[in-house]
Amino acid sequence: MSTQPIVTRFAPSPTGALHVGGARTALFAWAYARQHGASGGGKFILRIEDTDQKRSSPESTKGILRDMQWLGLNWDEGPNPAADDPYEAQLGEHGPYFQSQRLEIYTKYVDQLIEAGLAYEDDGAIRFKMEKDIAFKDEVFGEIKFAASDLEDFVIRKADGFPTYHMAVVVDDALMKVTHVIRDQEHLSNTSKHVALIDALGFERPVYVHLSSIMNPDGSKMSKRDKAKVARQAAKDAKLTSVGFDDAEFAAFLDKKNDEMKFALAVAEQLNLDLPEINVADFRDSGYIPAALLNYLALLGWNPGDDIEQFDLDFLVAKFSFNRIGKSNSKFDRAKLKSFNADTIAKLDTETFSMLLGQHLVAHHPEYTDMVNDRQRFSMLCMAYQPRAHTLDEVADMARFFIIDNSEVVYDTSNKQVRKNLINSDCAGLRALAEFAGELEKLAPWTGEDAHNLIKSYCEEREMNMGKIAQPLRIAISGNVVTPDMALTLDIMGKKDTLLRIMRCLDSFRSEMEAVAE
RNA sequence: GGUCCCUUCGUCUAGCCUGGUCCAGGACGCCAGGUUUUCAUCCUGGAAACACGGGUUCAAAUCCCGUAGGGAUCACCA
Repeated sequence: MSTQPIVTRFAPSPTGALHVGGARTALFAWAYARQHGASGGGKFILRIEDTDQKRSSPESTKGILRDMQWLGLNWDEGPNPAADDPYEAQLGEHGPYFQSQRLEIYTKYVDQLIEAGLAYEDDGAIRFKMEKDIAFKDEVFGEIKFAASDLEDFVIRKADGFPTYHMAVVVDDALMKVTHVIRDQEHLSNTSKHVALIDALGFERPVYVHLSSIMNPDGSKMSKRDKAKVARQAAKDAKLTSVGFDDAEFAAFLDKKNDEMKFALAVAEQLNLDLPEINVADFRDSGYIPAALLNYLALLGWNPGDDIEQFDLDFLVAKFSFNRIGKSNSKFDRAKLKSFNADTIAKLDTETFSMLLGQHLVAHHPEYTDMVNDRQRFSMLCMAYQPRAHTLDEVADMARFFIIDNSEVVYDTSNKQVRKNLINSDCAGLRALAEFAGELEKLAPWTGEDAHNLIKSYCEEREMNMGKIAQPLRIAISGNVVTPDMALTLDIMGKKDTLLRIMRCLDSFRSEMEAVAE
């Protein structure tokens, strides 16, 4: 048994946003390092693999750092996320942690291979000779073998002087003393190349742990293209031929000639369409809690071996093991994630929920800013929605009737519930509401609890079902039969607006009421 | 197509290594009932799977072989 400290790494390429598949890989690598904690020398490295000069961007790098931090997957070595320029400020003694800053290092090893006769020039690029059978062990997939006859020489340095992924990953993992390579299974076949390079360079082979892929419900690989796909279909269904700019390019988009995100977003905006969440940032914007996302992600391909499904990171760190990682691909089930998120939200302490919801609303639904700043009302709003929200964002929709102007409440007579509770049976609901409004008006001081009790006693006295008052009242206030708990609803609404909305509701059905009176 | 890998309820999975305790357990979703003045929550119950075909064995979800289906890779992308 080797006593060297456990070192894992997550090595994204900054060619786009961090997506959930990457997040899961990072989570497992992080968890394994943390399991071997500081006392055991466990370390988690974040390395940026920006050897693709064309597609890498600083924006992507920053996005990845931000998303990793949001998830709470902190790293011991890598770009310093607190610094203004993470390319300059880096943590750890094996840096730099951007491959684009390590060019001389790779050159040295490439030269070493050339001198040893193991690599050769080919049109300006350098290729490594694959001559031997390769066998290696993977902690998930077991013993993997490749015959030399099936292997081809491959490029280790591009004509532009940059190393290829294969060269850079091998050199960096060795120099950064990475002991466990945890990555997506798309690299399982590539590992033959890496093992050959490692042996040729005289490095020590790390432990390999390949993770199966995360797929869409239809079995296709989950990717950012899915957004374009959904937007394109919606645009076709709606016969949308322009989004107001770059018409020719948009036509190409519709024709599947490109997957430009700007068009996907524009279509979503115009058609009021929800694009599928793919990236970590998408889930954050949709109001998911990191703990819930991580918990769900951990369960995609790993499980603790008993029937426990909902757990926190401490539990994951304590229980995580490679031999409980599954081999088959798994489909991403948003319904289950949503359920986990709802449970996570419900279990948050009220201050945390209030803070998270407030931040989310202000950031994504600024029309809620006044509400959020009204501490008393907002704390009641939180009480009302914490037990019923599946996501933070959902609250913005459900609670909208609280913040709109009284004149904006719509009484839609085509809605069956509205007719049933207000108009049917000779406007029974409206008449009850009109009568009850007089009682409500007398209530002072106004509290939701008292107003609620008033409904109760009023109905009891008349031996009527509470719904006879409560439902028309809900509609008068919100335009809909669905609201949170009546007492809280009335508290948040306040006496003045409650009464104004009742009057407005009665007014808007005046002709119907008069028809009955005659 | 070559190579490598995978295959249990609709989905995520437990069980498989160390065959019998599995007419296959849990979770999400779904259906039904209950609680709730509404919706959501919550509670109770239900339908729902060992890809297929051969072996081995007294006995196979579990071991072996084949077939089918799926994924990855075969880039001077990672």
